[in-house]
Amino acid sequence: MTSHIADVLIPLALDTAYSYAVPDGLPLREGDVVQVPLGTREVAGVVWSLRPGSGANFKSVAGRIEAPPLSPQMRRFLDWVAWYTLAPKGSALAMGLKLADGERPEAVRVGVRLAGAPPRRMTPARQRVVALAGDGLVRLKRELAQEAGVSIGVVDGLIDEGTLETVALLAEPVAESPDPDFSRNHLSEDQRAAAEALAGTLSETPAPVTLLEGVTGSGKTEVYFEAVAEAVRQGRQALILMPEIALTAQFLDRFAARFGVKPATWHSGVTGRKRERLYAGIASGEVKVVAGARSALFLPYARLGLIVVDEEHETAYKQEDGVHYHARDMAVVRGRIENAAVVLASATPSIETRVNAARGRYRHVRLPERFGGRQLPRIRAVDLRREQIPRGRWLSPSLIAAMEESLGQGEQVLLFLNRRGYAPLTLCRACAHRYECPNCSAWLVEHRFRRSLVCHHCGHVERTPQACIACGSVDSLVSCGPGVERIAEEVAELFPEKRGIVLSSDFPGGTERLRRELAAIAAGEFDIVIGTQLVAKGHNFPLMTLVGVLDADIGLTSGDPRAAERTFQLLQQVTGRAGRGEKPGRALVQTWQPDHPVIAALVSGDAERFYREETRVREMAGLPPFGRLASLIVSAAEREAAEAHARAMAKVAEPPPGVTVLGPAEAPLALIRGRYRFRLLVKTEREVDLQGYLRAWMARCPKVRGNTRVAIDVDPQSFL
DNA sequence: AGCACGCCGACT
DNA sequence: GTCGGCGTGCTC
Repeated sequence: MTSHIADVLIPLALDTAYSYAVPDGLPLREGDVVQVPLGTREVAGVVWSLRPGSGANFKSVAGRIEAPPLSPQMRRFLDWVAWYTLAPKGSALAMGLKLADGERPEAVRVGVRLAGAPPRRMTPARQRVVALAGDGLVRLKRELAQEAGVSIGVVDGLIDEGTLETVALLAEPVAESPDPDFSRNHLSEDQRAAAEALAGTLSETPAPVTLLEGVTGSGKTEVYFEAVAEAVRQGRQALILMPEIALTAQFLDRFAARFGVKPATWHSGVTGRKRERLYAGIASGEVKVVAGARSALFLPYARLGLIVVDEEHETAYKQEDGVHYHARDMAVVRGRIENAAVVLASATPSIETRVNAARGRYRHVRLPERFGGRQLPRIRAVDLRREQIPRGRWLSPSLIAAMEESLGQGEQVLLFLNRRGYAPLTLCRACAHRYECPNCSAWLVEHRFRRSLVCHHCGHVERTPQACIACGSVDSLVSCGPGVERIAEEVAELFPEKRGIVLSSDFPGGTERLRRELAAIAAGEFDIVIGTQLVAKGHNFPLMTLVGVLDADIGLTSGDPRAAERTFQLLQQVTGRAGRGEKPGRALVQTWQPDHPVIAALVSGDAERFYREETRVREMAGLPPFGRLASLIVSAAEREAAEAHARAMAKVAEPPPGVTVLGPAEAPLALIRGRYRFRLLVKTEREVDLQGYLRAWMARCPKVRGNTRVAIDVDPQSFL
């Protein structure tokens, strides 16, 4: 006999909680983690709600799992995320529920120390152990044996004799507590005012969202550290979200310099026991500060007081598989639900965040100057129409002259070209055959080091042929256009005695080696760095005084409505790499269109004007942030199936007033994880219930068949 | 996500 | 005959 029914949400792609009978004698509360039968197996789930009832026709809850229960706020947040992203509720739960995979108890750590009289029979091995333990300190059993050069058996023997005694050691803390007053940084007047404004928001109800806008080198990090310190002082937790790549040793060291210890970090690389303990520590409130990638937003914080979203404009915050979400936007909502202050930090805020600040939804705190009176780099456009550059060369005389000057003074130069590989296009001289990807119809990019042609869209790789695959001519292939590898070749010819390095995401040797090389660059072991957008993010190069942008026009011509914004942000960050040390830096920006608004804003340093103009252009086009752009992502193993399905969906739906179906995107299909994928664009006015409409649409669409899947991606926008 | 069920091709 | 491949659908 039972008196209650539990609606249990299971972390699978299910949209409804399933009802189970609660056995008498099993005390359950909403939010508890339970084990329930599902089909033939048992799975873990969370009690989403409890209600009275006999539940005679339901299966019964098998039992409670010893895991931190999910707070009402956490459940509200997950419900909201599922609603907003149009994902099944169970999928949202899956992001927030991390259960121990092994049931095995944590290995007990046993310490030993000297306790009593020497053993009756002394041996050389025993003698060494006793001598070591003579200092009275507690050691791990295994360590003591190792240090003494004996086997564990010898130590065990001494324990049996009573010479040594065992001591239960407390589990190592997952993370040490940061000390908010460990070392106050010296802040400038501006910085102190900004820091006080941010820290003050923690005491407001409801806690507001603040845009912290500061040029590169203005000390944003130090400023938001003060808000973190305030959270810790109040006994609350702070979460610092960052793009995965930015979770560097450099950042952790800066944190440690301010707080005495490194913060707990959470990202996809944190696994196993460590992950479990962190999860538990965060749920208990023991872990005070977490620095993490976007997934850290879904942890069950006990007392969240502050969320910092560092580099809030970063596209890495957008998750594009499974549940589609933008961590920055979800952070704003989580903050509101937990009454935690939110700080969005960036040197180049996204348009939507700017608009929210301009409309008063977010506060706006500015750090207009570099810290320590350092100058912003002088930026100059190099008009490529007026420069004499030989065929097959890409560095203008102006840039070369500037490089000579800087290198001559022992300084570093960064050359930026956002194009991996050797050449973006390969042609046959004899028959004009263009090497294209068999899946995506994108050009294949030559990678000369790897001797292969690579599709940057889907990852397709083929060996660079000796003879043309179309006409058979030998040695007839020509490489058109530059990639970073090709620039490296040119640089080696121009500056043979200088040490150059190419940095791009296909850097050989993985993250570890990349990290080492970045440190080597900072230490001055290279003179010329040639890099893709990888170099724009998060690394300080104190000896870098000159930045050359080789082709500022890349990205301006794409059909993406955010192209201008993205290019502006990228170029502003890259040029900002110049002159972070003592000496002011300068940047030369090679372009074919020096009058383009993006280039003009960059050179004049008038970001405000650019954003105003860009906002106006978007308003006229009816694009976000003034409406919403959603896309249905249709994917299937076969290209035709995906395409046909998207077309069918576009026809079936009859949009309500305020909604425009822009139709299947003309953009080339992308092949991701063996599935063809493309978008069906929907535009709406702000007032329209986009979620309701899209759900209804999906329900009316032809039954999704034949391994076709549909996901929905709501673009970041103003939704508060 | 599993896991069963079912419907087709090649084997002890 | 039946073993097993995968495609489809259900799980309170």
